Formats: sequence, C-alpha cells, structure tokens
Amino acid sequence: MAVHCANCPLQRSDLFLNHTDDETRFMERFKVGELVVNAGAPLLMEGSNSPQMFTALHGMGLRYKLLKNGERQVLNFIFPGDFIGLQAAVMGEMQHSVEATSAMTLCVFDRSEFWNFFRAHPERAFDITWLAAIEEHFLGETLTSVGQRSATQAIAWALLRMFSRGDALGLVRGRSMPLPYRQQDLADALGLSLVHTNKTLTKLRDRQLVNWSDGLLSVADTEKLAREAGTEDEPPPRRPLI
Amino acid sequence: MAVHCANCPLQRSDLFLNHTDDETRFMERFKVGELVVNAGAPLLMEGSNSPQMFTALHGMGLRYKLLKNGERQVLNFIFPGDFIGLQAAVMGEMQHSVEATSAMTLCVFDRSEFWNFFRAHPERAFDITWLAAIEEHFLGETLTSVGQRSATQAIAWALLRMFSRGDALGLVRGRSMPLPYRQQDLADALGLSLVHTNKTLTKLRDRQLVNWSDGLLSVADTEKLAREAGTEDEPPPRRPLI
DNA sequence: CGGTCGATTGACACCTTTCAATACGGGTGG
DNA sequence: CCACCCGTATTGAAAGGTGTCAATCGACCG
Repeated sequence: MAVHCANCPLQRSDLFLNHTDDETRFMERFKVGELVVNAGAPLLMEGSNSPQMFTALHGMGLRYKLLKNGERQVLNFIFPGDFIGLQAAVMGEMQHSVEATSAMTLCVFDRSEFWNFFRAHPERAFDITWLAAIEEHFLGETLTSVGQRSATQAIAWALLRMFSRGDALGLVRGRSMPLPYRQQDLADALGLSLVHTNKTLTKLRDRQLVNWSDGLLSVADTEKLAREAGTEDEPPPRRPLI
Repeated sequence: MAVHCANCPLQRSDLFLNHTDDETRFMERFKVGELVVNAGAPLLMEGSNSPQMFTALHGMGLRYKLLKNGERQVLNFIFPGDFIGLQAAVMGEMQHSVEATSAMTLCVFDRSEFWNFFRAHPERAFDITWLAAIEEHFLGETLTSVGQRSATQAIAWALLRMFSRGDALGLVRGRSMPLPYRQQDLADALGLSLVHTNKTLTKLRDRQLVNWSDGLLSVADTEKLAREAGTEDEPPPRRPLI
C-alpha cells in the first residue's frame, strides 16, 4: 500500500532536489510507514515528545501556537513535501502544534533512527539543516509581512506565496488550486481579525486581484498581485526533500 | 590575542551545553580567527554569499530585512553565543542582514570547512541543526507576539525575553543589564511605530514595570512584567554553542 | 556654535478591532 | 422529509488602538 521512496511522487516535482539512488535506498529504510488522516486531525501537539517525524505527501495542514488567553498564531501552512517534527527531534519537544486541514497522507519516520541518520549520512543531515534554515527564512518573511504590511498587502502576499508554492508543486489547474483553509486560519496567520480579513478578501476579489472562495484559490495575474503585495513574484527556492 | 576555545568565556555560562575535550579541539581547528568591530558595523548583507560564519563572543547586534518601500523588519537581537551566517552556509546566500549595535568580538569560522564539519563530527552537525531549530522557535515566538499581542504586551514581552537571556549570560548586575539598541530597533522588531513605542515605554516605566533608558534595561520584578506580557518568566532553554 | 541623532510630546486621522446580526450549507434526530 | 443546530462566511456600525505629522529637547561632535 505504502509508496516506495523510489516512486515518491514528490520527486517528480521540480521544487525538490533529486535524491541519488543511494539516498533513496536509505530513505526507504528510514521510512517506517504511512499515516492517513482526515481533515481536522491533530498531528503533533505543543509540548509533546513525539516518537515520530513526518513528511507530508498529500493534503495540507498548519502549524500553530496557542497563547494563554486563547488566541492562536498560525506559524505557517503545510504543503506536500514539508518535513514535520524536527523540533521534537532536536530540542526534545515541539514548540508548536500541527494539524491537518484536509485529508492528508504522510510518510512516517522513526525518531530513534534520527541520530543514526546524522552519523551515517552527513549529506542528509546537511539537508535537514537546510530545511530548518528554510523554515527560518519563511518565518522571517511572515514576520516581515505581519509587522510591516497593511492588511491588504499582507493578505495579497500570503495568497500569492501559497499560489506560487502550489504552482511549483503542480497543484494549479488552469488558474486555480485547492486551498483547504478557513478565513480564520489566514486571519490567525497574519494577526488580523476574522471580520477584517473577510472584508479585505472581498475587496481583493472585487478588484479581480485574487479570488479565494469555496476552498479554491484563483489568481489571474500573479504580477499584478505581487505589485499589490509589495513584493516580487518569485518561484519558491528549490529545496531538499526528506 | 584570540581566545582559545579551551578558554572560551561563554563555556562558563550555564546557558550553553558543555563541549567535550574532543569537541573543543575540533572547534579550535574550525575557528580561523576573531573579528572586532565597532557599533554600527555591518556583518552580513542580505543576498550576500559570505565565506565566513561567526559566533558572537562579546557585544550585541541585530538581524533585519529591508522591504522595497524602505521599511525594516528586525528579526531578532543578537546576544553573545549566537551563531551567525548559517543561512548562507546551507542555502547559498543570506536572507537577511546582520549588523553590530555595540562594539562586538566574534569568532570567525571558515565556510569552506563547513561541509567537513558535517562529515567529520555528526554530533556537532546535530548541534547546528539544533541551533537552527532554536532560531525557528524564537522567530515563532516573535511572530506570535507581533501578531497577537497589544503594543504594551509585545514590548513587555520583548524586554522580558532579553532580560532573561541577559540574566542567563551573566550580564545582569543588580537588576540592570546593558541593552545597546535604539527605540527604533525595538519598534522595527515589533512592527510598531517609533512614536507609539516611545509612549508605551514611558507608560511601562511610569508603572515601574520595566525601565529601559540610557542603554540600560532594569527590571525589578520579572514576575510582574511577565504577567503584563501575558507569559511565564522562564529561563531560556540550554543550547549548544558552536 | 551649527548640525546631527535619538528621545520625547501633542494633536489628529484612520486602519483595525469588537460587537451584533444575518445568511448559507451540511449534518443529525425526530 | 423536515426542523434544528452548528460551523463558516458575510455585513453594518461604532469604539479604540496605533500611525502619521510636526515640533521640541538634550547630548554629542567637528
């Protein structure tokens, strides 16, 4: 049932660096199974010390933190190819929670093998560090958006970024891709209220810049959307896949 | 002139995990020199492909990104023990800039040895990944502050965090520590305007919660400040030192 | 002594939040 | 099959936190 790493569908995407045959064989050993969950399922909890790590194969999810007062900060949105659970593996426990927002399939890795990983395959250890650096980079971008951009710009930026990522993954059909999140998720990601997020989305839709409704994200002109967001429309950097 | 790793002053702080003798010897080889700079000196530039990496020994600095419109987002504040330049080492180029805000002394490492590092010392490679995960964790915390907290809470949180870090590093004398930043730096870190930051700082000072003036940060009661910030007053996690 | 930089203060505009109510679709139990 | 409930999306109005503009002040420096 489980996909063999040699047939990994993600490897066919240009977004990811290709594995050597040797790496593929090693990943195959490292992979202990697959996890299939429904929308809404929690994958990792803040403070937990999970014995497992994952790579998203299909579907989407999100990482978030909860504050004492009940507020939620969404750290980022999880797309296929994202590696989940690194924090617990190196720091001992997760600093944030992870949950699926659509049905998901994930490769499961055994954390007890993690150290072995570092010792036996320095190239792969390097790649894991690379991934950590990429996450840091994206968090920095998000922080910049939340801190310095207006609501309209921030939302335009966020939707454009997800669209670009979706495009690189081949999720875009025509000019649309599935985007299985609630408006509340986006609001919590950008530090905006749900009401204002809704009104801003409506405005962007009316201006024909971007249309996100019924779980479908459509962008007619990425250049124009990028101008609105105050950024360039750049494809996401190629990255390693674990 | 340069400090030998065996006598590294940071190793005496409880904040950092201790090196084994073997690790110390390896670090000594990895370290190619020391860099001394004045306040205001740029250390790394966004987009640059620096051949060097650093560990801050003395002094402080900050990481930041510039937007097209000239706005600046400060990503975090650099304290002694922080590792600088990982992004360029793994991703090819820096995604943010780094500059000193006080006189600084830094250990200099040669990037061409970086790969060697991963291959020869998996434990140290693991530590570098650990550091990357910690940065991600702190960025997540900052994002949560900027996104979900009021100006007063955010500033209280930021000052408390720096005070705790300073305390762990032994920088606190009595109830004060040096904090060589401008109000503009804090404003840019939290996505607030300079004016509002100033007024909020005054309010916190009047309420005797925290006093930051003349480059000196004083906190009488960390518990009370933590309550204001809406968090716990926790010491920073112990971390590896590169 | 003029010039620059950072800190400070006051007034005012406005973007965003909060409160409240309605609409719409899907699921469930009677 | 329909009434009811719940989660999500949508809309209007009002309050308020934060940004912008502008001016002053003190410290430092050539």
